[in-house]
Amino acid sequence: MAQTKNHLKSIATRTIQEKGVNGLSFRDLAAEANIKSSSVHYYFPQKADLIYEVTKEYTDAFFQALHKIDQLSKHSVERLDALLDLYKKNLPGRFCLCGMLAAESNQLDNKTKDLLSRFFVKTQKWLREVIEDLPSNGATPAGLSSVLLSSLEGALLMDGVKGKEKYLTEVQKFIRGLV
Amino acid sequence: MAQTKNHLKSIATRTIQEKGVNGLSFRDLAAEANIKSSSVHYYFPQKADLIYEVTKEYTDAFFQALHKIDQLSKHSVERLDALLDLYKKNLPGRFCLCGMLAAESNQLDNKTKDLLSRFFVKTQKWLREVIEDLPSNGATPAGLSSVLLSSLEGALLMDGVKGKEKYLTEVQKFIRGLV
DNA sequence: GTCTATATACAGATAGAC
DNA sequence: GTCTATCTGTATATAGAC
Repeated sequence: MAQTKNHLKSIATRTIQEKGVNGLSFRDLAAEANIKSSSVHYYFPQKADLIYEVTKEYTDAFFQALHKIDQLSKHSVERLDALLDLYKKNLPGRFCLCGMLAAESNQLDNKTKDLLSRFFVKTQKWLREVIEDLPSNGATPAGLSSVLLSSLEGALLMDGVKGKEKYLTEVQKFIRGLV
Repeated sequence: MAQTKNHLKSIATRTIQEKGVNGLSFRDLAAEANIKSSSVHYYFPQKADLIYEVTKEYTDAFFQALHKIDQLSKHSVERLDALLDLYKKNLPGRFCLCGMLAAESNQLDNKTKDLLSRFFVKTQKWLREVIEDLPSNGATPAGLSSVLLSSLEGALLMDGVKGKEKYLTEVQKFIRGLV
């Protein structure tokens, strides 16, 4: 049933965000879903298949969320704030799925790495377009959006150690200061 | 001998940077050092001991490098450029050890997590002091240094996927634009 | 210090019954 | 679809000889 498969993807997503790809085992995943690990293989023959599908779903959902922000908020300031909220949803204790996978990208197949690259490229493009609506502040929109995306991923990464929102809050303050 | 122990730490550091804590095994580590895994346990009884010592050495060396920058360069611009070079030394294919450990921090013991926190705090403080020497540019030195540290870690993380210096280069351009 | 040998646990994956 | 049973490989870790 699609229900079981979705449940497995949901658990896997959270586990990877918390413990990484190597921290996710078919056995634990199955136990949490109250089935056996061999049944997990029925839905995802190889672990790489699971990783790919989880990444696909996560990035698709993220892009949809960006689209929804565009519809709900017309002002750049609100849009940036909404993006910050998206990132903050991960805390405490979780990292952006794509950030985690990027850290472990040496162990991913090319298909999944392509999804990762696309995630970063598309998110940066979205940021650039939002920034283009702001009054000019020295840096180019292309450059500033790259820096902001980097700082969002890095802040979430570092905040994970203590479970606080310390760095993410500073990034948010900085973004608000751009206006 | 201290020589063997140092060799093991050196291999372990690079392996963690490339593949993470879970990608490092005593067996592979031993093979690369041409000894047996039981001999690795002679130097590091538990894997957590190895992780801790590797982290201690890495952070100490990093702080020493910052100190050396202070001695060699007196101008903020040069100092920031030298820090960028430190970060770039990791590429291609490697991530900042502390960034990688931060991603996997759920699986670390408290002693090692403390080293991580200290690494980020000290590096941010160094950045803040450098920025305080710059002409004011809107953001506070405390806030801007947090954002810059975040962006450095995030840029290195994302650049690892493709093995390019794309995001790190944008961060560098942004930093140079601060002056 | 380094080895062989081994204990124990867990990983991903498959075969075949129901 | 889900199960039991099992294969094969690898992980951390230890005991004890040399």
